[in-house]
Order: sequence, then structure tokens, then C-alpha cells
Amino acid sequence: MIDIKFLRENPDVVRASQKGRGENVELVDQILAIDEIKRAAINEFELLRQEQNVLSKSVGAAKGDEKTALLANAKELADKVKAADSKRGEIEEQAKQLVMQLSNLLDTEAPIGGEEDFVTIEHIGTPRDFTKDGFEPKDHVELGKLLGAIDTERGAKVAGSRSYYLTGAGAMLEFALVNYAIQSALKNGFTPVIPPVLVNPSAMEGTGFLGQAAENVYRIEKDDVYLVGTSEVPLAAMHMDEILPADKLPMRYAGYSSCFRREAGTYGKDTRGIIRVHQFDKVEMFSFCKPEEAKEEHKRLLQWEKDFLNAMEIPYRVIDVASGDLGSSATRKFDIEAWIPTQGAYREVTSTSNCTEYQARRLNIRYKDADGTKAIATLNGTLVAIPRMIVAILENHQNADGTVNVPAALQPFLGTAKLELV
RNA sequence: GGAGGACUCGCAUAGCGGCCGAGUGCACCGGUCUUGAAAACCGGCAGGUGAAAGCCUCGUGGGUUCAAAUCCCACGUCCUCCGCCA
Repeated sequence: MIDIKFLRENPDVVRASQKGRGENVELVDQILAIDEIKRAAINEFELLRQEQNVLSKSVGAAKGDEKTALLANAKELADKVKAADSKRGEIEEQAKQLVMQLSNLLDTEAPIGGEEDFVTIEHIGTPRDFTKDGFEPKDHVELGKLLGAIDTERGAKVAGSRSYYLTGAGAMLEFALVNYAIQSALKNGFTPVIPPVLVNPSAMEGTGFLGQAAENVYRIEKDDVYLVGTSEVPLAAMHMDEILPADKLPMRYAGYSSCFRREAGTYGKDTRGIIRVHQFDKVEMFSFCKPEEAKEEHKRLLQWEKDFLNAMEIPYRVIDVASGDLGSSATRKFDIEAWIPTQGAYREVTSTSNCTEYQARRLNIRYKDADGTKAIATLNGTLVAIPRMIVAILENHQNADGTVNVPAALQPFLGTAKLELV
């Protein structure tokens, strides 16, 4: 949610931001218009209410005829107050609906444009030359079968398309990745969290996933709860309606949870394998910090993501995501894309967003220091999304016979240096 | 799923339909005293909005009333008991 005061004073900044995202610019003027009406309605209600409060007190003190006369007056006034109150309520609701539709302000450094207009910040590592190694790389589906690690056929049989089983080495790989991720998060000052994945509408709404992303969210209608697509949701909402002490900031959480995504509108995309699935596990970093420290914190989250990729010994690039491809809560977003040999392309494996005060304002999360109570900033970043990391590891570290070398960092957790054929 | 009980300012509690946005204790912050500390004493101590007056908030939402923390209804959360079950 954008600060309405900021919008009143800087409508052009908000307009420019909406335009950069390719979103509704007129919304800004609609909001300004209704804001005027809203303030007038509040004023009218408050004046009437004040009058009523005064009159009510005098009724209590009066007796006899005087009281009867005052009561008649008071009754009339009560009707007016009620009318003014409901009018105010309606307009406030309308105004809120409109403000909630605004996306976060763009960071001025974020590249402008659509999905294709990202800026590549750096390349780390060099894609392996399989010609030099003398064999054709197998894709992760084939490797998964040879290793007894991934079973997409039975996944489809039991749960439909985009479903899979991780078995044997595949399951062990998940445990190793999660353990390594949590261990590094602990080192970096994160509190490990296993959050609820079933959340109520206010948590979902507050984190901004019921806007443009709503069609990708699973909803359990009968109980009015949602399945989260990322533990960002329960981690952000964890401190909903709270005031955090300034000296505890930044507060960092590493959430491990299953993530559920409908993947509506992606028919035909990544249908093979486990690149794009309905359910997967992920370790997510989440940080609450002071707004003036958010940019630095964002860089730190990105660095921890890079550290992870480096430890997995996978070539990747970092991109600065363009304005039109940001989520509604993000002011800026960096993705890390890992090299996938059989696709000859870099594919997104992690993503980190700076949501500044946008999410916190929706969730009513603030912090308090000597100067008062202020909106806090929130940031999130993927430490590891299991299936995509498994794809990257299998494909990049495969041998000609289908076995896969385990990156050194994972060996202690996996208890082996090589995944063998079954 | 069934039966009861509770929900007030960080915690614990008080609260008659008007004198309650709300008393008390603990915790916390500042001060006096002290070499320092404890104790004692003095002061402060929920949030939002507003330039201010004021307005709003006693789980949430409705209702009754001139007036609701207080009465009524619904929902939510927590606790106890019964049933079922990892």
C-alpha cells in the first residue's frame, strides 16, 4: 500500500511509477478525487459526533421537562450521526479499494520495460563444454530416471500434470539442500522457521498475492483459507499488526515450507520435468528492517543467494528484473538464473525482492524507535527452491554414464561424492 | 463433531448503561536520594488520525439506546470436558 500522504504530495512520482510498470495511471487521479471526498465526509461525521457527545452528556445530567426536551433533540441528532457515519464508512471503503490497487513505487534504478528488458548484472562461472568432455548431456528427467531420483510418470498418475515423486537420491538431495541452506542461514543470523502453509485471507491479501497473482493461488473455499505459493506469505504476516522494537532490527527469518502454485496460464511451458510444478519445497529468506537500510539488506540477500549457487558450483547470471515484470509489492527485484545445459539457457532459480514499506503498510507492521512509530521495510529472497536446484545440479554435474558428482558443500550432508545409477 | 467458560493499555487484574479511553499491581523509562546499587519517593508509560480542538479504538462485525467496556446477536481466538484421530 502506498502512503496516501506521499501520494497527495507527489502524485507525479506515483503516476510515473504506474506508467513504468505498464499499469493504470488514471488510478492516481481517481484516488486523489475520492480522497478529497473522504476527508470531507470524515469531517462532517466528526463534527456531528462531537455535538452528539456533548448533548449526550447533558442529557445524563438533566432532569424532568428539561430532560424530555433534550431527548427529543438528541434523538434527531442520533439519526444524522448514523447517516453521516455510514456515508463515511462507504467512502472510506471505496477509497481503500482503490489505494490497494496501486503497486509499489518503482526503484529509480530498476530497468524500465517488459519481461525481456532485464539488465544482466554479471555472469559467474562458465557453462561447461560437453563437446570437449565428449558426450551429449542428458536432461534432468532422464538423469532422474537413471538415478531413481525423480518419477514424473507416477506423479502424473497420482496427482496430475506438473506433479512428481522425489525418490531415493532425489529425496536425499532435498534433505541435503535444505540442511545446507538452513545451516548457512543460521550462520548469517536468520531464525529458522517452519511456517503454516494454510493461511487466512488477510495474510494473503496483506502480502499482495490476491491482486494480479490471484489466479495462481490455491483456495480452499470451504474453510476460507489459502495454500501459500511461498513462505514469504506466512513469514511476512507473522508480525501482522505488531510494532517491532528498532534495536531488534533487522529481523531475519529463514522459512522452510512447501509451496503451492496453480500455474494457470502456463500450459505448454516447461511441461517436461520438474522446472515448473504445482508443489515444491523451498527455503526462503525474509527480512524486516528500517526503510533506510532496505537497499543494503537487498544486496546482502542477493549475496547470500550467490553464495549458495557458488557452493553448488553452478554457472549462473544475475539479472535486474525490468519494471513490467516485478510483483506488485516489489520496488526492485534481482533474479539468479542458473545455466541449464540441455536447454542451452539460463533459468530462474532464485529471486530477491525489496518491498520497502509497501507490504508492511498493508499488514500493519511498524517499528518503534526514539522518534516514534514508523512503517518498516520487508524483503524476501529464495535461498533454495528444491526442484530447480536439483535440475541444475543433475544437469551440470553429470558424467557420461549418467552418474552425477555431488558438490563438495553437499557431500557431508549426502554422505557421498557421487550419485550412482540404480 | 457435542457441552461449558473466557477475551480490557507489555503482563496480571478492576470496571454500576452516563462521573471510563478506562482504576490498581507488576514490568519498563526519566528524576530525587546514594560512593554505587537496592529500597523509598516524584513523574511518565496503548495506538491511530488531525495544525489544533476533536474524532476513533476495551477480540471482530452488527444491533438496542439520546448515550455501550458494560445489554442483545453473529463470527473469531483461547481454555476445560466428551467423542474421534495422527
